[in-house]
Amino acid sequence: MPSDEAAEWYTSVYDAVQQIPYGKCTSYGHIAILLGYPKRARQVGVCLKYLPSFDESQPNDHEYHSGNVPWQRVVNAKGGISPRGESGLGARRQADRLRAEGVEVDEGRGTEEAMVDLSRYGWFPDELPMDYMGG
DNA sequence: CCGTTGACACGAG
DNA sequence: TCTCGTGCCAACG
Repeated sequence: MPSDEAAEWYTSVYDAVQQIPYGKCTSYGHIAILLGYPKRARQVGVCLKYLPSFDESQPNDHEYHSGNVPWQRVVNAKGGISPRGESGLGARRQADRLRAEGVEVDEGRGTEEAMVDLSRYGWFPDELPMDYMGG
């Protein structure tokens, strides 16, 4: 049972992720910045990791779930989709969901991770330098 | 209770 | 370009 503060953090993250426009991506770090905690990129990842899957038989079981939180639109600062174990199955599902909404994903060649071109599909309102690439 | 892990990010070498 | 080290903190065993 998470503390109230932790629960608020989780819901804040899910709310922020829901603001990412269809067909766009942003980074864990950017979500953290939006919420006022620039150093908690990792915690953002934790929240998505524990985002419950949508269960049709129990639609009201969770307020936030994989059906109403576009978790696939969150990638790392380089635009990469980390394998996160399980032989990269999770990453592949993420890539598929992104392609389904028109986002091009470069399939990782060999051991490399799949990549999204954030200069084209990135969603970085307000600040954000876009420093990772020429822009 | 405590050490380890990890859907991250960034600065030094 | 790369590794490597560090900050961060909830979850897990």
